[in-house]
Amino acid sequence: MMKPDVYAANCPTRQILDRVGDKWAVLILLLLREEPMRFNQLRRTIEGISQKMLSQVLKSLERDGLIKRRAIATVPVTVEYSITQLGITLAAAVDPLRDWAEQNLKDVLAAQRRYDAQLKDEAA
Amino acid sequence: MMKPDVYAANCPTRQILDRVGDKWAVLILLLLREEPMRFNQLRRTIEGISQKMLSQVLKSLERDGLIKRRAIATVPVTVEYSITQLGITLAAAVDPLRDWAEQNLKDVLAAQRRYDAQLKDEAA
DNA sequence: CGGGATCCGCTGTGATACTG
DNA sequence: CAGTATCACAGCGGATCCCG
Repeated sequence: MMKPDVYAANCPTRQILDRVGDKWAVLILLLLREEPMRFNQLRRTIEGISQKMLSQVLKSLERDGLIKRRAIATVPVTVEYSITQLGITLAAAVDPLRDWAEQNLKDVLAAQRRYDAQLKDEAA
Repeated sequence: MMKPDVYAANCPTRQILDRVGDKWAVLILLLLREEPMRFNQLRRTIEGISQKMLSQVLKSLERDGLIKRRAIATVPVTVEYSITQLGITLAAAVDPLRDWAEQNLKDVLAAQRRYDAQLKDEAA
């Protein structure tokens, strides 16, 4: 039932969690699941990401086989990023988390307020 | 079907993803789902975490209402951490991700090797 | 035992400028 | 358009010491 290796240092889960934890990676994955997109298109859609980060994250997602890069020889060059089959399955595994977030954020925020109020009381 | 706010800067999902992405948070959550634990017990089990980080993560997990801290007035003091109901549901949402990791890590690693080999070829 | 406080190095990240 | 290169900086996280 339990999976002990989760608590070791180099378990698969840890590596994937790092990926998912990446501030932008999942965002991009979910975007590309909807439709393929070009570099600046992603940049404009995501809003807040620097072009350095975008380029970096795209590269690492491609390296992991989660997205695919296709350069089209137009002038100027066009590059289209799309999700892979592997990426689609990962995105699917992320969905429960997204649903959880939407359903429970309110409770989390409430807990935070309670905790902070508690601290202020003790300080006084 | 699609949930557009996921791509905005301050969506719930982003906040939860940050939590899940935390290197230690999920690990601790999964541990405490198995059984309540004390501070140094966690420290020894996780191996690699500094006491500063552990204390910090525990505090933020408690603040989010995901775990619960109970101090027992023995000498010396005993403190027991346990998961909350909310924490249990989050852990459940993480399970698909853990399963995905175990099933697909091999593919990811293979993709990385292919990508790296490709780069080396182009360099030559 | 269960932490808090401090110092400090490293790297992740952003801004800017440049290129094919 | 789709990036790369360089620099400069903040903050994360580790190590250490200390306390109730």
